[in-house]
Amino acid sequence: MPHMKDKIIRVATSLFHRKGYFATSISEIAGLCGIQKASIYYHYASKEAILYQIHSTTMDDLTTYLKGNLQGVDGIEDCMRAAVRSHVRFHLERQKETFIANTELRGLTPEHYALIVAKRDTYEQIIQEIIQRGCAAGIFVDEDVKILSYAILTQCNAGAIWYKPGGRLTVDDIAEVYVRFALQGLMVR
Amino acid sequence: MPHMKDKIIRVATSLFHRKGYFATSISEIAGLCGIQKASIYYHYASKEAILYQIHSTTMDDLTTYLKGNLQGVDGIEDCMRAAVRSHVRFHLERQKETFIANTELRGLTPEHYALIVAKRDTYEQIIQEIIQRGCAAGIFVDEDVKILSYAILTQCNAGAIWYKPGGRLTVDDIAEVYVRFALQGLMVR
DNA sequence: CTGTACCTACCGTCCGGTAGGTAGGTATCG
DNA sequence: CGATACCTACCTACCGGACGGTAGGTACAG
Repeated sequence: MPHMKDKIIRVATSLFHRKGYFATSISEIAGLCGIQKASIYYHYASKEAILYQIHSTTMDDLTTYLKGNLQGVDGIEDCMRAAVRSHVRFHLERQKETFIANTELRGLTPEHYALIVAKRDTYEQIIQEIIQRGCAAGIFVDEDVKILSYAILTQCNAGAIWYKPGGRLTVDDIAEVYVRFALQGLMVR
Repeated sequence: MPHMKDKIIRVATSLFHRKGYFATSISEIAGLCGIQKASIYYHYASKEAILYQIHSTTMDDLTTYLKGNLQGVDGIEDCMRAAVRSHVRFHLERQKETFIANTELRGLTPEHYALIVAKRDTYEQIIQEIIQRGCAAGIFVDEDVKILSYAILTQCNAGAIWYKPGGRLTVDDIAEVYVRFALQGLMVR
């Protein structure tokens, strides 16, 4: 809610995305916020606290978004479609945050790292449970569930790397390509 | 060939993989090599030169490996299988280097960056040409070739993140899972 | 008169990189 | 053969600068 606290996150997100966490300095963030370096420490206890905040809210939002998109969806196949669609859309719409969430884990303290990994596990378990049910029901291929889930999630993450807003394809176009490709790979013939 | 020059690369690869390029210091590399910081500069002109060397040889080896694995393979489907298998195996066997190659582009100078991106494009074009031929022949699904290629390559890269040598599955096991999954997603029914 | 949101000025540390030196091996040449 | 020159592979000592972070102060709002 406070204006500057949000602005710091937005600016830091942009810089961490473009240059990386360790290559970004506090004074650089402050400069783009129009304040002095020391003023950052009024809002956040440390540089790592900013990174953790980005990780934490991104993972929470990602999981909330998935749960919302699965609400009221019936059938294993449709659940899987909804899950992939949700995953891709979120990654394209929140490109910078998800990129940071995927690449800047090493900047976290061990305690924060553990918390974020726990959040990620929660998310992955929702996906893996759907795949598991599909495999058990015999409609999905009989492969290692973890490998399948990582393969699907990661291929969608790729979108967040090359996607340029306002390009040739819309978010929905891309999401549907990934939904078709993932489901085609998953369903038994 | 010289002993220490190689050792620096090996140590740097390990550190860049574990901590990231910017979070790794020259003195840390030197310490693990058993020499003084200044001696690093006898072998390499700068920290970035070490990173570039890792990127460069990794990309060259990756492309050479792919070309070797495609040698004498006939048929679009078999080419694609061989390509995916090659890609996965290389990424699992050279886990650290490929991880760096995928995540530490930002540490390169603009000139070196351009050279590495060019190498990567060359590699991707080989894969994309196979997919293109498959699509044209009507045996692969009619989707955007670039998206398909990125999806397949990226999902395989994922292996390099979670794979632990000596674990439950061998490199070949994993490679075959990815080959089946990718081909299943690619082939029309 | 208290809390908020900032400021200036500064701290110690570590960084990438450089200067200059040296031990020991090897090649060149009278 | 010995003397000289040079090269390789390292060393110690240092530099300027940037970093994350802190101390202490201030303008202003309620």
